[in-house]
Amino acid sequence: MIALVDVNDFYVSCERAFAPRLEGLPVGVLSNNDGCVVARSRELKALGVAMGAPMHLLPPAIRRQAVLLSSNYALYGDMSRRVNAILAEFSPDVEVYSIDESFLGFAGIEPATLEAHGQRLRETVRRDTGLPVCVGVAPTRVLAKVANRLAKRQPAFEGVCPLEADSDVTRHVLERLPVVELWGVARRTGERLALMGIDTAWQLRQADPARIRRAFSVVMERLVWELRGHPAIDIEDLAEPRQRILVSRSFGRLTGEPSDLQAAVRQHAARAAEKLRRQGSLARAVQVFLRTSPFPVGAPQYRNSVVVPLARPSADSRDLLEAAGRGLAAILREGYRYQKCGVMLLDLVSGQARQLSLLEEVQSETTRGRSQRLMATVDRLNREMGRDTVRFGLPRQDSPWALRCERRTPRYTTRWDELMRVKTG
DNA sequence: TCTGGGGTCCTAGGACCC
DNA sequence: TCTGGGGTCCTAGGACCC
Repeated sequence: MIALVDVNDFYVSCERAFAPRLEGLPVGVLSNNDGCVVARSRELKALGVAMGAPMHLLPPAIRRQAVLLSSNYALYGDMSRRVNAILAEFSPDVEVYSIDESFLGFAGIEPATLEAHGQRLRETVRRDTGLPVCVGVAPTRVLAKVANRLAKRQPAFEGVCPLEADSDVTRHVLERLPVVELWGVARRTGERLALMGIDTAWQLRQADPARIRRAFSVVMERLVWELRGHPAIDIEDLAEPRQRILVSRSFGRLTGEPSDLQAAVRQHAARAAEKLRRQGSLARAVQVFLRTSPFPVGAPQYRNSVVVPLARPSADSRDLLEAAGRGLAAILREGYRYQKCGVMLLDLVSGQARQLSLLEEVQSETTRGRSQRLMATVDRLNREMGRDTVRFGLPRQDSPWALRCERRTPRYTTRWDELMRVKTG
C-alpha cells in the first residue's frame, strides 16, 4: 500500500503555526509580486475567492475582510523539511512529491492497523510542527490521491482514509468523482473524454486501456491501470538531479529599458548557476526568454526565446552569464514594455561523469580547478553571509524589476534577526 | 498600477541520412 | 518528364502538476 500525506492548505497553515491569531480568519497567501492568491484558508474559499485570483481584482469587501500575506518561501521550505523528517520515522520509503505532499511506502503494515498508523502519523506531525495533515492510503498513487481527498473532505474519516482497489466503497466513490478531478486530468483532456462519453472516474476505469492510449497517450492509459489498482506510475526519485533549471520572474512593473533587462537576466543566470552547482551538474546550453504582458489590450506584444550552446559544459557563473547576455542581446527588441524574462539551463550533465570533448581538453586542469574553487568560494560566502554578498556585476538600487512583497511575515525558522524583531517589537 | 514560478512527460513534425 | 521511402534524432509546444 501507498500513503499520500498532504498538509492542509500548506502555506496558510505555516503562517498560522506561528500566528495563532490567524486561526478562524479568512487567510490567503499571495504569489510573487503579491500578484495572485495561491493558497487559501477554508474561510477564504468560503468567501468565493478562487485559486489564482488576481489580487487587484478582488472585491474591496473581501480585501478588507481577508488577511492577505506575501509568500514566505524560506519559512515554507523549512517547514516542509521538518514534516518530511517526521515522515521518515513512519516509513523507510518517502518520496517527496512537492513542497506539501509526500508518498510513503506502507508495505508490510497490517491492513487492520493502517488506520491507527495513519492517525499516529497525523498526531506526531501536528504536535511537532503545528501543521494539520491528511493521509490517504491505497494500492496505487492515483487511488491514494482519491483517498486523500476523501480524508480531507469527509469529517467522518478524521483525516485518514484507506481505500481498497475493489470494494463497494471504492466504486461508490469513483462513480461520484468527476473525471476532471482526477490527478492528471485537467480541462483539455476532460473535454475530449466527455466527447467519448466518459465523465466520471469510474467510467474511465472501465474504459479499454488500448483505446484510451490510442485516443490520448500512454499517460492516460497508465491512469486507467492505476484506477483499477495496478501500479503504473513511477515517481521520479527526487534525489535525482533536475534535467532543467529555470529562474524567471515577472517585473515589479513593466520596463522597456535594456539595462533593466540585462540586470535581471544576469541575476537570474547567477541564481540558476547556484542551483546548478548545488546539484553538482554542468550545463551545455543556456536559454533566455522574455515577453511582454498579455493583459493590456492593444499594447504591442512580443515574446521570444533563444538557446545559446556553450563551448564546453560549465557551471561557472561567468560562462553562464556571458552566454545569457549574448542570448538576451539576440532577442531584445526596443519599443516594448516587458513583463517577464527568465534563464533556463539545459542539457545538464553530471559534473563527475562528464565526457571530455576535444574542445574541453584544451582547457587545462589548472583553469578548471581554479574555476571550481572560485565558484565554491562564492557559493559559501553567499550561503554564510547572506544572499548577494558576492555577485557578478553592479547592484542597482530600487530597480523597477525588484519584487514587491509588502506583506511578508517574518522568516521565523531561518532568520534569528526577524524572530527577535517579533519578540521585542 | 497591480495577473506566479518551477518543474515533468509526451508527441508531432522537421531535419537529416541512406 | 519523371522527383522515394523509411528510420532516427532533435526540438517546440501542449498538457499537466503543485
